[in-house]
Amino acid sequence: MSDLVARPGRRQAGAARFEVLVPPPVDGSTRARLGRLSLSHGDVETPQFMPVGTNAAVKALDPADLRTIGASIILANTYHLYLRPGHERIARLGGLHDFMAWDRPILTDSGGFQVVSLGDLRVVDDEGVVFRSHLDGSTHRFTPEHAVAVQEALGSDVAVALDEPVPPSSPREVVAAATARTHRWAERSLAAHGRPDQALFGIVQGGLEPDLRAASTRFIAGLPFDGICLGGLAGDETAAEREATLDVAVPLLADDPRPRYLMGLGSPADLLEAVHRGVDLFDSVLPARVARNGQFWVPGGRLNIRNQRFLDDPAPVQDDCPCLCCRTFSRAYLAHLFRAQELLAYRLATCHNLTFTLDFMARIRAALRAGTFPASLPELRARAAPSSARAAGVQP
RNA sequence: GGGCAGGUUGGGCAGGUGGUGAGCCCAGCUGACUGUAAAUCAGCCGCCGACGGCUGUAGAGGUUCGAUUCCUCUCCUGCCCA
Repeated sequence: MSDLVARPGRRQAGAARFEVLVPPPVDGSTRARLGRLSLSHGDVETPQFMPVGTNAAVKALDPADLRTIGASIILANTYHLYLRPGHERIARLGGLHDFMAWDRPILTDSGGFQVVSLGDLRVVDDEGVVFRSHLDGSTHRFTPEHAVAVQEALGSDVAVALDEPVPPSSPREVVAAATARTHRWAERSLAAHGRPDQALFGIVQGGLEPDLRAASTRFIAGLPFDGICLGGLAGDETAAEREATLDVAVPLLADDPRPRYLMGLGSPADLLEAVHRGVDLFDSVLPARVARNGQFWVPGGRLNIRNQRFLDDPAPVQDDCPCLCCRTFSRAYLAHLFRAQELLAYRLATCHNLTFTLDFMARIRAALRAGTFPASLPELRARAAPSSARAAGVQP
């Protein structure tokens, strides 16, 4: 199995080690695999979901909550922490882990996503991105080298190369240009990176165009990154388009010893299909955000806790859920908390949806470990909260 | 018993002193949210065969070409005086 471990002589051996514990079956019925990613602050079992803590905090939760819900790795954001409180300040205070009192692995996103999410607050050229701060309007130039330097200062377990994502529906020439730029930035990121206890992941772009996606996958996989991110998805594409794109990219990585990380994917139904197509790592704001907006994920569906009918409902959100919320409180209480805008509502809801998501991933891993994965797809699909109608490609 | 002020679509209001009241906030309902400028946003929220119609300003009458507006009576609410 040594050929599945990061190649010796790689830029920084030891910062990340990925082992495939249960490879996909040879019959090709699924590309799903069980793995373990070893990082400076601990091991991550894959397939795995990473809760997002953009500002060095998973909104509404503290590190004890994160441990309780079973988070083994979380995300933080380079751009946001650079702006506030500043990466140098965090470095002076002992690094990101000490700063936020989280001693398990952290992956920092490069700020590439802000290239799209901040809309008209940025200008991109070959050198990098100029952001106009959403906080105070000041301008900041982000280059691949700068993004690496900020992440080295933060001290995350995994840094990510700066990229230029574009909406999946963008015209081909827009996708092609952004993908080419992402490739140049990938090489510059590798050249700039030197922190030996930190892994560096590169990002594949290529939109939904099969040839562009394939070429980008080959290009990024040809560079000595520690992991391969699939970017530019989880946007405005349909689930079918996303899955077709995975069917283009992942087979090209079949013999690659590194973890595959689909950036931004979050609904259980979407996660399951991506795992089936060979993805190891995920992150998304979705479970936490919809939780704060009053939507609770339960087996086979979802509850909008603000619906009037829950005001008199003494049952827990989900009978067999081990989370703080379901163990302790009724739907009626939660319906009240949301109406009263009590802060506890957001913590409980976030605990529940992240517990649901992480438990769902654990069920997938259990099936992989037991060798029952492709067979258990119907059962897992039934449990997954359904995607939105738009994401499923259903016409309104 | 007398006086004053009121009664607007589930609740709370705005407006309207003779010439088009379906406007706001709650509440409610439905969507959306996917590498977080999001504890947010959008739509609906009197009735109907619904790109358009109809009804509606406590109730009943009256004056008027026309009444939410003016007059009369009744009911209801609040305050003050007995």
